[in-house]
Amino acid sequence: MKGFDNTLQTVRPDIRAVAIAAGVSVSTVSRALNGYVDVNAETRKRVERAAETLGYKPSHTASTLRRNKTSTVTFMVSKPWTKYVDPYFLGLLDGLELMLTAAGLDLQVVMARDFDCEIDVIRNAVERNRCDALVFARTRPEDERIDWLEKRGFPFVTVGRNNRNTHSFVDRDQVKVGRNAVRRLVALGHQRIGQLTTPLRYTYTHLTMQGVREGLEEAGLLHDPSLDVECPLSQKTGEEAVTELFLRGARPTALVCGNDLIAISAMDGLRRLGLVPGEDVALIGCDDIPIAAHVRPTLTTFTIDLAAFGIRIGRMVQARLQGHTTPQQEVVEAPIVLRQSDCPSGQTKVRTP
Amino acid sequence: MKGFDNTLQTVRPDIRAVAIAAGVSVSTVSRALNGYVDVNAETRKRVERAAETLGYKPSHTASTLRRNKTSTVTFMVSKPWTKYVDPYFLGLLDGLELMLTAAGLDLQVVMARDFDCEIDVIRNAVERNRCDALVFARTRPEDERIDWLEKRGFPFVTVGRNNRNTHSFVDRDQVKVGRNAVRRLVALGHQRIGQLTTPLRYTYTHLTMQGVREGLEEAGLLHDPSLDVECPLSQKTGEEAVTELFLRGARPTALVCGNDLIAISAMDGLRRLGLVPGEDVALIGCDDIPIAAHVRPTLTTFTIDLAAFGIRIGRMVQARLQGHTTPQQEVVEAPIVLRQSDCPSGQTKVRTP
DNA sequence: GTTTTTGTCAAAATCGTTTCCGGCCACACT
DNA sequence: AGTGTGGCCGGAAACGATTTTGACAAAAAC
Repeated sequence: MKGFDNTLQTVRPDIRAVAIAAGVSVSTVSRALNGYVDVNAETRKRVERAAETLGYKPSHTASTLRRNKTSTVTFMVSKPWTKYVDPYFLGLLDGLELMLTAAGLDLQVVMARDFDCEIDVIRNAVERNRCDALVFARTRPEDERIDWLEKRGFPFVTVGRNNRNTHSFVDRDQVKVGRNAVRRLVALGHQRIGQLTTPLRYTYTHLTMQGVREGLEEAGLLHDPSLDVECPLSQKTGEEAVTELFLRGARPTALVCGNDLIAISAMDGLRRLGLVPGEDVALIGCDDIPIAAHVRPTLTTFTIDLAAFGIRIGRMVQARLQGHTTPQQEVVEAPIVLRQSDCPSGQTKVRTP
Repeated sequence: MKGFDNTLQTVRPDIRAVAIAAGVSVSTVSRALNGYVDVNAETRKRVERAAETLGYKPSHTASTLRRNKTSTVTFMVSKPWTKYVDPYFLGLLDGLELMLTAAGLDLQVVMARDFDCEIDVIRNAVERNRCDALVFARTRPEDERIDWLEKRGFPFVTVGRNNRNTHSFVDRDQVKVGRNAVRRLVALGHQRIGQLTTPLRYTYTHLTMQGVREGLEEAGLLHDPSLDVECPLSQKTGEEAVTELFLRGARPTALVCGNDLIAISAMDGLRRLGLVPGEDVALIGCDDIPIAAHVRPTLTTFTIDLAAFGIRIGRMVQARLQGHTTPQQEVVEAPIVLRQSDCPSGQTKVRTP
């Protein structure tokens, strides 16, 4: 009874098994199945039938080893942030996956536990040959991930820029987001416009702030830095920021928020201070996450077609993998979606908190 | 000039390179680095130093091929849904990743574009040897994924049950969720309690409904199916459901919602009908997504420690990979979080919509 | 002094593909 | 008849690791 195999697990058929079944050599099977030309149409059909009936699927591992190509693209998400801003990533992955699978590439998502291990995750993926290209977001002005990958000549595409921009990226026009937010608020009569910004380590934060400054300048207003607060990417982020802002005496009538969650939690903060968001203080968010239309007041924000965004990324990745070395760069505009949270100025009834 | 390599790409060091640098054979390097005992302490140190200075990382592909173990666990998410219910998945992945990396396993996430390709994604992962174990959620009473994997004897863990439950799974106690929701509402004086359920194809939907029925029975109330509506997993889901419900004349004073997004969008629907959510109609959600505390009225819902959930899954996966074949099954309780959206009955001022 | 054991390592086989190289055959062209 | 020329296919060498086998000393046992 020894050696008796009681598992139901059937052995995965070899390329050798196919070769025997089709009565040809292993190399012919490989050529036939991979669409090479120098194989007789008749033979190819025989091989295909044999592979079909045996249920043969080539071992991805073996072919990766031999070809030195994994046919997979890795998307790195940075976990602690995604919990709150995830719809952004997921919409993007939607488009990216569509594009890549159409091109015969696998999309694989890996997570970086925290800030410091981002580079480790990337190094691991590259050095251990786990993918042919990388995609990641949340870029910083000085981004060691970009530096490292550029130095190694490894294909990658980012969502967002750094301060050099010698690589392929897709990004929103954050400057315009900032400028248009201010324009809208100025048109509504606001003069004291503050910012609840995303973390300053990210490039897009700076671009948005630059846009805000430009908008203010354009309107002949002075940028008052005491109206700005940097918000971490946590859940109570806007609430705490707005509390700090008002308790220290700064009294903006409008707030440009770095993302929707900041804006939404800022609403809570305002209410705690006895102010009515969307009446006493105008708010504009950014990203148009699904929930933005469902909070009260509904959130005025900047939207973007994330799936299309993902598809752009996919195209860039493909270009990279096909050997195109000149970096492609696209900056797409994010239109504003007007809802309730922005409101005319002048209604502000300042009460003591 | 031909053959000149102008890339900066440095060649990845071989195990052979390490062997030469350390002055030993390839096999010794392998044994030394993999912690085998029959290698001299002195030699091992020399090998480790050589590997270190060369920056040697064993090729994951090659070792996978030889060992026939990938050391990766695949989590399959079903994309069209995740866009709206994603915080649930991401919290879970957080814990799972923590567990697996601690055990030296890679976590990889793949997406299924739609319903039909879920099984294909799984077959692909398994048949092409891309992972050692699978994890997925959104199980159904008759789940062909589970059937297929069980038949093949491939290790997997699910989030949620099917109708057989002969495999390893982790799940919330959905029956208790339903029952406790009703208990709470009954305690608040409600008699006409309706349900906005998640799609009926999922097991957890049925379990929740069973709990609701049990709760009603317990309170001596009759279950009125005309107060129930099945909601798809889209963004306007609850809004449409509640509109349908009230327009066809059903007038529940309280709604048990299958998830938070259903509840939140149902609030919009109620408002459109001239009703005040949390005053005219009580609402209870499920999942406690981050935004639940930020909508108005804040949402009473059932919470769960997703990271802990993920860790449980990780442990089960590990057990599976270590050859334990008896299925492990855990059902964890989800405590209710009381906020504003549930309210006493009897305030209902029915207006014509 | 011979045999056995033990510790340490090298050689070679192996995993499942792909791809290079060369061979065979049929056919056409001198 | 001899020489190319394609078309088609098989053999064998990779790819980079792991694991088995066995060799060779030194130490221990008889």
